[in-house]
Amino acid sequence: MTQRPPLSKAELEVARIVWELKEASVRMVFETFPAKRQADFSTVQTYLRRLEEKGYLKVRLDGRTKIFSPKVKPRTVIRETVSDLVDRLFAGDSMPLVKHLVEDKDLKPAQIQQLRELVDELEEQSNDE
Amino acid sequence: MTQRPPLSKAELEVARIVWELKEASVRMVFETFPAKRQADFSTVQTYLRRLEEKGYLKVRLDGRTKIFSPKVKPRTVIRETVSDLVDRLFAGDSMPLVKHLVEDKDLKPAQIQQLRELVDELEEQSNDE
DNA sequence: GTCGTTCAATGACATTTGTCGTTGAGTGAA
DNA sequence: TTCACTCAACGACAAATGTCATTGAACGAC
Repeated sequence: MTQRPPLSKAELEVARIVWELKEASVRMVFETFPAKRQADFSTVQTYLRRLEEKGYLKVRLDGRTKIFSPKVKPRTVIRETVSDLVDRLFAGDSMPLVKHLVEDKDLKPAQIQQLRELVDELEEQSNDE
Repeated sequence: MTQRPPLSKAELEVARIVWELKEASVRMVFETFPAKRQADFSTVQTYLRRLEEKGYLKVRLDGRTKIFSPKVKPRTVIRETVSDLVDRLFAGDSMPLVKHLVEDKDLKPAQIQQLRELVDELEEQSNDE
């Protein structure tokens, strides 16, 4: 199923920025890049190049500027990435990760509320079936 | 804070197995290794060696057999790893990951129940404060 | 039109990672 | 004691990754 080569950590981050911007030039991604992880313009350029080579992004030209946009749906990439992490870190069981996140990340009340709604929905669904 | 070099994907998986076994020799880890990701005995040995070099595991000798055990607490490694993923994949906001997991992983009723309890606890806590 | 400036495109390279093979020292059975 | 095994220790190496430097083409100011 996964013929695409896996994403490296840095590539993942750059991909996310492209998703966020919908489509973007190297410069735009570079400027959106988190200040903490400082990276050279050329470096970002390389990440984008590789993302395209690996089949995650597609490119069109706007004048002489390359505009990158998602080729694989973000949702798909997220699913694959998270799934891989859960496999390796929790032997495939995702509950521990959910628990970790819920307990450890001190959510704001609004977020807890949101979670409750989610759980409610889930319960309904499992009752229907 | 994080002076330790980051773990590679394969190393992460091996580390998890050691945690699971509490302590283990190369052979034990090798035998516990998921069949899908087939790896040579030597390969597992290398992962363990590197995990020790990086400071994640410690070693003692049982006769002439090395026994590996956690040096850094699993919880810590999990926190760092997940945190890094959330940063890169969701710009630091963990809610989307929680949602993804809850929606996408079709949990069993018992797990949903467990989640509900978690959320209940959280709500209490945030009421107390 | 010429020159310096500004970027995109590419090349390059050290490090890390995934993956084994080989060597040599213990160990137990014959 | 000798042979067959088993491991630990190391070395090796291609591929992937993180990170830049250099090149070369388009652009604006003279």
